[in-house]
Amino acid sequence: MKRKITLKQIARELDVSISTVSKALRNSPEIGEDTKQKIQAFAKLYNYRPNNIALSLKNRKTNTIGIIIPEIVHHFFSMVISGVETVANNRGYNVIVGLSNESFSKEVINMEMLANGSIDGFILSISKETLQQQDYHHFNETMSQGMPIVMFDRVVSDIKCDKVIVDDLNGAKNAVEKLITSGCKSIALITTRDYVSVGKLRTQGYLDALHEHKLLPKAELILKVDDTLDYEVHLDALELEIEQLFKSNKQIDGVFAVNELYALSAMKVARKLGLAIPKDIQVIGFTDGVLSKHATPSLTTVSQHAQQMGETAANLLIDKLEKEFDADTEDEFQTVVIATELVERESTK
Amino acid sequence: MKRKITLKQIARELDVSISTVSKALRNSPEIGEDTKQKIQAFAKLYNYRPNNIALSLKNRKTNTIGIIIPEIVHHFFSMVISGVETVANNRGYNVIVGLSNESFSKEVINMEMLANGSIDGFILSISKETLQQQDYHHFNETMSQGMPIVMFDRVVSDIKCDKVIVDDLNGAKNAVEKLITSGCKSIALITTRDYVSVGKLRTQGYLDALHEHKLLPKAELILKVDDTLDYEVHLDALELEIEQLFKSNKQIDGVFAVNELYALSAMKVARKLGLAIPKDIQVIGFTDGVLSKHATPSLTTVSQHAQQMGETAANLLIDKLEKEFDADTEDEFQTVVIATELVERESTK
DNA sequence: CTACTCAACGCAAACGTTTTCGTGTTAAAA
DNA sequence: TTTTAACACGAAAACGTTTGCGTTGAGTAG
Repeated sequence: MKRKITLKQIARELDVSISTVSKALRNSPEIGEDTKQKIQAFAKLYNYRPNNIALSLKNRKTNTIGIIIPEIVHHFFSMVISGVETVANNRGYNVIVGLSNESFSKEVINMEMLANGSIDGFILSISKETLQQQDYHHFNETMSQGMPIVMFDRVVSDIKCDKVIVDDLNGAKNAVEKLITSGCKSIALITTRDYVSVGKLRTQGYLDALHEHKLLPKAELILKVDDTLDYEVHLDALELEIEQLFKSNKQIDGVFAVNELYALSAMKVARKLGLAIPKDIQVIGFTDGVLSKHATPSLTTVSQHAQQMGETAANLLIDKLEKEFDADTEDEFQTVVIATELVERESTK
Repeated sequence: MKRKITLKQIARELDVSISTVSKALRNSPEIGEDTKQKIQAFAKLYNYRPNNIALSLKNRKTNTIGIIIPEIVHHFFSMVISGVETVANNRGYNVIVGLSNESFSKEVINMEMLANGSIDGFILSISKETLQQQDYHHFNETMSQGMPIVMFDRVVSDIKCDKVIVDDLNGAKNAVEKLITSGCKSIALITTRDYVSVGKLRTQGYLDALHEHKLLPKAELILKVDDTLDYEVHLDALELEIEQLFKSNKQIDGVFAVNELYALSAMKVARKLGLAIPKDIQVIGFTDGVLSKHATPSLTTVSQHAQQMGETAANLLIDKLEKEFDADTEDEFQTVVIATELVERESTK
């Protein structure tokens, strides 16, 4: 088991200096043709590659970006990573991932672990717990040490940094308008509590659409689910709530849900109650994931273009990393809004 | 925007030597109590953290592991990453991910990008293209340079390294046996071409189960899907094939599919043909993902315990990394087999 | 008064690069 | 023949750590 070969070893072997080897391999005109040939041949033979760590130390640049997300077993977030990875790789960067598991402390630990020289910048989406506690000191500390941050999806206006968000409000509004123009008169909303900004915005979009079409919002049609429970395991509880909603509001002929799972549960309950989809009741969800596509009937959704979000975030970050060098025109942050798209499938007319 | 503070800066500021600072911060008895206090206080004030890159270079150890997978927008693989991440974090390691997108060249590029000092070891699952071409030189080269590799799920016996696999054969066998004991007489198999080892093993399990129960395997009941096409986009083609299968073999009363998507498609086609599930036809899939759980009817599947696979792989790798140090008892590789579990849901009796 | 022992600290090497600035040799110009 | 310039290469610093060992000074024993 031989270790990787270094400049020093090549130098010793060929009886030249380390600097000569380095220059020869970088094709410097300083080195004579024959020595160059000899060294390059030797290096190729032994498959020499410069040690990345040494380069990082010398250049004070790791060419690695860190991405911190609440969870990875999740269609949306894995799509974002995929986008980040693609762009990062194309531009010569590696991606190191950290999972916060929606926990504040894990988010902090993860960031500290990476902020000590391991990466050049962060891409992240804030954990639920952090959003609840509204404690953002770790973000500000990181940035004050010269490490740029790009936030996506779950952002917060208190923090000055680049952001990539989806147009939650208009996405929701369009979806509800689609329901209205498809003939729905009584549209229910299944959403989460308000501390996650995206939930709030989607609710607002729902209200806006109703308002513009002279429909009166009714509190009893809005189901606010407590999403601190993990509904992947407590599905029945969720379905029970929805069943209550449907039973006490028989006039409901449309449902807008702020995520896939809620929408699917709504369809399931509807079917159980003997309601045909989309004839009796139409359903639209947010987040265009694998569930929507393969459900029966397949679910009309608001697509967030997650992959594109990841790509945009990565480009934003790398642009900043590579520009920062010459210009010192800092503190100009942009917020990119990714348009949503209504993907129509079988759950709407 | 201040840079991160270094030992040198502290030393200059406090008018001591760099080594004194270093020792004081590591609480060396060599340093006098009062100087220690002073230095530690100063360091805490400025939030000093040792630069990871410098440590990596000095210790020739990055405390980072690389994981290379075919795709990340995939329930199974993201579960594995999740497991790897958890263990890695607990043991003080970071995780850097690379995506091969099922491409041989991207796999090679990714590995070369990371093998030059960025990481201490690999966890990976081989891409389809690599499996087809059977070109494994990059794995062997990497290992010959002293970088350990742990493979999971998609492995190949030609390569000597630690492996974590699921018990595909028995998983499939148990599933088919379940169908048999539930009354199925004519069981179809929907699988992939054989070059992916797991497909082959699952097919073998199917055959074994039939054999043990004195059922004759019939070639016309085995559908080998060409999975070089991306069936996420060519779903209709897949469904067409399945429909042909069902129509020309009306006696089929059970289906075993080697993944979720095939199973779901089978259910969809069955419903279209007016077959009730599980009354007329029972279905079992492999891979316990989100689709199986939320399908209607929900799908009985063979769970692979992906998270546990990731955890096992990470522990295996880190064990090797940390043992290698004292003992030089190398070339003893183990293969851990993760047992499968049949998760019974509504698609079987 | 000398010699010796500690305590407390600094020096320097090492990890693997890149790059600036010499320095020596040779050949061409004066 | 002397000056000069081009050429080919080496020495050393720097990135930020850790650590073995050397050095200093004071105090103590002889």
